[in-house]
Amino acid sequence: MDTTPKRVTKRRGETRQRLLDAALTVFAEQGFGRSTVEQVCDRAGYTRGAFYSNFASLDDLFLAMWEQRSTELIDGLRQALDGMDTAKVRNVRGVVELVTPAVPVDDTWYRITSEFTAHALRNPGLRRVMKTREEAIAGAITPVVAALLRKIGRETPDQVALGQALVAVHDGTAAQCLLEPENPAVWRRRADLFERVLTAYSIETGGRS
Amino acid sequence: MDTTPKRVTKRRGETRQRLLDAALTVFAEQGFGRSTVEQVCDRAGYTRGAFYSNFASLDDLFLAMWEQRSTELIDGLRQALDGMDTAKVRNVRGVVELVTPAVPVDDTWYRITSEFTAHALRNPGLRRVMKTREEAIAGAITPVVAALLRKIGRETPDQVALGQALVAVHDGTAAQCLLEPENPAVWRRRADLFERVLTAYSIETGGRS
DNA sequence: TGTATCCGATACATTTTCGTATCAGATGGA
DNA sequence: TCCATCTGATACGAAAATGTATCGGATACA
Repeated sequence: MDTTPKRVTKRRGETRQRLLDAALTVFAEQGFGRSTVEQVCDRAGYTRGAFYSNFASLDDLFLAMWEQRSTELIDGLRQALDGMDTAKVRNVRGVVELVTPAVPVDDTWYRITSEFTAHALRNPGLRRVMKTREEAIAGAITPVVAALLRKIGRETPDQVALGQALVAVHDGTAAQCLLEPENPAVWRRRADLFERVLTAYSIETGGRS
Repeated sequence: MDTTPKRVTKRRGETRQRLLDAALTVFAEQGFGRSTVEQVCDRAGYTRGAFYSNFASLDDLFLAMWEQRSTELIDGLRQALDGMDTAKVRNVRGVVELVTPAVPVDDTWYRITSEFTAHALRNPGLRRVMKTREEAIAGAITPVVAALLRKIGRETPDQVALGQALVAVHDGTAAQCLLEPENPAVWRRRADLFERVLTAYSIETGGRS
């Protein structure tokens, strides 16, 4: 029941992490709702005893796993944006092509996020968690995008609005792309939409390139 | 196992429908994965015997329910679009304000669609179902929107692209609005994004109003 | 090295769920 | 009205999942 140990050992951390990793795989394959404690334990190479020593329930594990992955994802995002070569950007399309690869469209993660969203809509407590994470994502991307736009002579009057728009477009188009991954037209239209949104949310000021 | 009756009676249709209705409620409340045959039967006022006489499994029911609701939703959409008063539309914002109410943002339905999406990503056979439905939605809305835009002097060069964009924006912003339903700013930015997208995908031709 | 503490495997009791088989009653065509 | 057919409640067995209790072995710290 109580999963907080008095003395934290190295082993415990490893066990916990393996269970978190197994959860991602199992939930993606079976869906969270259809997954069981035992399936996660089997995949991780442990037994239920280890599980209940580390987590209170499947729900508990789901939340912990989702938060950890989200944090990692945002960290990776920041890193990718930091290490970008911004020299070659000359127009809005260039901004899209530079930034898009930093925000991967991942099948596994999308499945899990879909279910977590449904889960959060049912549990008011989780809504705040999702909202916070969305703000973190927008907060990481928007300043970088705005800076790039400025480099090509465009100002962004309302960064918050742009952030919300980018997240919405990303989520909405990701579903379309994953449902038809082999259709390049869908991916092209996605990039197109990003380009038009960036253009629509910024103003040509004719500043230096 | 075989759920096709030799003679179709009125009663059977009613039973089937009540089970379909109950499924919507139960799946929305508990999530599809955590729902059981018995919960659906209880809600519908039947026992498991009736269930297995009408459906092969929970999966079967989920698909049937989703397809029925989707069809109804699209029919309702067509009707709403047909019965619109298009006289007062003078600009792009007017188009948004006229069309938006026809596509409701529904909490219950969104939960179910999220889970169905995850389910479809796992089940290649269901992808086609989702894709077909998305095309039907885009196919219902896009011509109407394009006609409205023409009325205010704007042409739409690529209706397919606009359709995909509208669906993506709708889905993406719906999640944001449902996670923060009491925040009017989120809804306002949603309408804003629609307006900018419509503007970006159409060209001013200066035609008659 | 000693030992207090923690970790996690095993076993178990309980509860839930599933799908089928059965059968009394309802239904609707002749 | 009659009766072949369909409908759906009940009962049942098998399987799966949950959470707990126990206990040998591992680990951290003095």
